[in-house]
Amino acid sequence: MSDDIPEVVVNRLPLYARALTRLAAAGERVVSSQRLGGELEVTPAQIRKDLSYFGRFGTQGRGYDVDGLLERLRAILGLDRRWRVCVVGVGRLGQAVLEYEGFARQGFHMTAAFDASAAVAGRTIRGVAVRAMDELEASLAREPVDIAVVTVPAAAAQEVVDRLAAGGVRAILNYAPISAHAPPGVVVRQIDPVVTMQAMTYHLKAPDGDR
Amino acid sequence: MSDDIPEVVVNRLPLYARALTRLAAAGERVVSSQRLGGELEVTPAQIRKDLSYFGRFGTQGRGYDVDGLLERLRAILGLDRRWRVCVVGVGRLGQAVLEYEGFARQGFHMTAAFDASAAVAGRTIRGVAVRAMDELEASLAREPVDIAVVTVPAAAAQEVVDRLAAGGVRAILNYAPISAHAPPGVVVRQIDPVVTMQAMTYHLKAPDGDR
DNA sequence: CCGTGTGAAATTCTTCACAGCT
DNA sequence: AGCTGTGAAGAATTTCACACGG
Repeated sequence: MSDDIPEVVVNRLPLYARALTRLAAAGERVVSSQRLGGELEVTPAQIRKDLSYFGRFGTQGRGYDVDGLLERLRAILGLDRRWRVCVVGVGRLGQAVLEYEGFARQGFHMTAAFDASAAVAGRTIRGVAVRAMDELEASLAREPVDIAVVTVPAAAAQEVVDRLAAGGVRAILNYAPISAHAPPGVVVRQIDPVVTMQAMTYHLKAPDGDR
Repeated sequence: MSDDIPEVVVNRLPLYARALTRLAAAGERVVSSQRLGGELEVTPAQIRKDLSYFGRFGTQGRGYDVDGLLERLRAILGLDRRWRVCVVGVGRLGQAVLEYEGFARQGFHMTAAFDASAAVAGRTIRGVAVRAMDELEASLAREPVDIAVVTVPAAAAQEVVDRLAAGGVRAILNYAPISAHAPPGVVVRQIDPVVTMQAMTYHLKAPDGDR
């Protein structure tokens, strides 16, 4: 229902949703921006402003209905759907991704997997058949996926991203340590623990309590 | 050697370093901000501005010496040192972290690992002995680490972060799906593929090429 | 001429502060 | 009395544009 929502805002919404899920599980019915912000180390004003991009979900004087806001956020983010996910590259990391229950629990269902190695292709992991890389396009045409997780070596990653984008995949979560390029309309996000650590060490150089 | 460098800037430096590493390996001697920006989808002005926080590394009319700039960035980020890393939580993900060569290749050496399960504690993975959780404090006192990777279940994560911080660990890379709190002076970064995916689905709701 | 380094302008994002509803 | 929703102020970040050096 709208657009030019800042990307930073969209990126915070899943955190709000997760905190609300926890509050709901703890039996909380109502939460203020103050309280929610405390959990997440985000200012109350930030939360209210973020939510205001999408509508008015709170009750003045009371706060937000936990279940109600959670449901709204899930709808906004598209978490009330089932998403089909494929994994490309079934090495150690790819296997861990395939076997991680946290994705399915949030509606991300692994429906296909691909690997270049003959040793791996043909196996079945958590009920997902691992196919050879050259079956990628045919498989995507037959059974489309919404999101691809790329866990191939760096040298192969850009080509995989190109093939996935050409095959109609609209979101790619890339674990390979490259800055992947993708055509417009394809959302790419990077997961890169080494780069994240490298930014942390900048702060460790300082003798002690930096800041 | 200075301060209040914006965090966004620090977070981009490892990407510059990585691109330079690749260029150096490809035999490139000199690179312009234009070219480097092309690789990374960052504007040339952004790169020049970022670097200008730390000094003047380029040559007008030519660009940057690839090796020279890389060395400077590595020094700025502290990548010219060896960092001691421990892993807390040796489940599937923790094992993958212990066994991933990408960390050691960048100077992040796994020197200790901890797990609450008796089935895992006592084993040795890639030369790293897995200790019981209650040995954490004693181990850190005996052999300090600079950085901890937290790969325990969500319910245990905050307590682990507290104990690590109390034990003198100054940087924590948290894979558990919680917003971890840490005392000032302790740098915490989050790796959360589910949250990342959840932000991507926001863009997938739109019928097609959404921007 | 080409490309850096950088003030200044433009833009984006966050915080303030308060009117208004409950 | 408490807390949302939101314009407006303020801060942070990015981009512009150009003087200057190679």
